[in-house]
Amino acid sequence: MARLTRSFFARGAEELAAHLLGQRLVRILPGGERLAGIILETEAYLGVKDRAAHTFGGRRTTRNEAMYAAPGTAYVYFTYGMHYCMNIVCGKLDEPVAVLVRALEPVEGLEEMARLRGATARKAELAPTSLCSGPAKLCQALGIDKADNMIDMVESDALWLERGRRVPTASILRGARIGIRECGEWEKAPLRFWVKGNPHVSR
DNA sequence: ATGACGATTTACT
DNA sequence: GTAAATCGTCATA
Repeated sequence: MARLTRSFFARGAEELAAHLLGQRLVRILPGGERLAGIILETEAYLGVKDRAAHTFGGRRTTRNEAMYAAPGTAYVYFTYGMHYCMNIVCGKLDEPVAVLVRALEPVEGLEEMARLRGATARKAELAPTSLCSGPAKLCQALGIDKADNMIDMVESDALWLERGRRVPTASILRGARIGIRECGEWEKAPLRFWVKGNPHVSR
């Protein structure tokens, strides 16, 4: 394994969002089982200036505190009363920028992922392409919740990244972020990145 | 103390 | 396509 170190995360959100594609997200469950998926879709959140970001205007609250932590920190938040989403903090310490992980191609522990997904989404189709094709889906499939907020993915033995496949620049597409509303120009900014033609991408 | 709402997912018309 | 599910967080009072 070639685990990604602090320096990998210490850069701007747009750049990290692109470079995260193809990397392997590894999760060790409390019981010890190893799950993993290849990152295929991300979104960059540009912090203070980005109207769509939780830290727009320098907002700093209990919820978004992780975004001010060291690059490589996990920012996991709860939304819609039932879902968790995971971000990887980047930039510099105290610079509240991060990248939302939106989709994975599951590659290790698929059965366990299906079990974790099925626990609440009983009727959902649990085909591989439905396991991690969305920010809340992948958190559920990997058993990620508020207990994982603020984890340092550079040092943690429960959640980290390993160097994965190389994704050719020509296979990376970008477009407007999903689920952003009433954010003016930021609504259209092409800050969503995904691997062209991959069936595991959301929507 | 209260109310509005969300970086979503799923089911249903 | 539209709507429901469901509750912690945040802004306002």
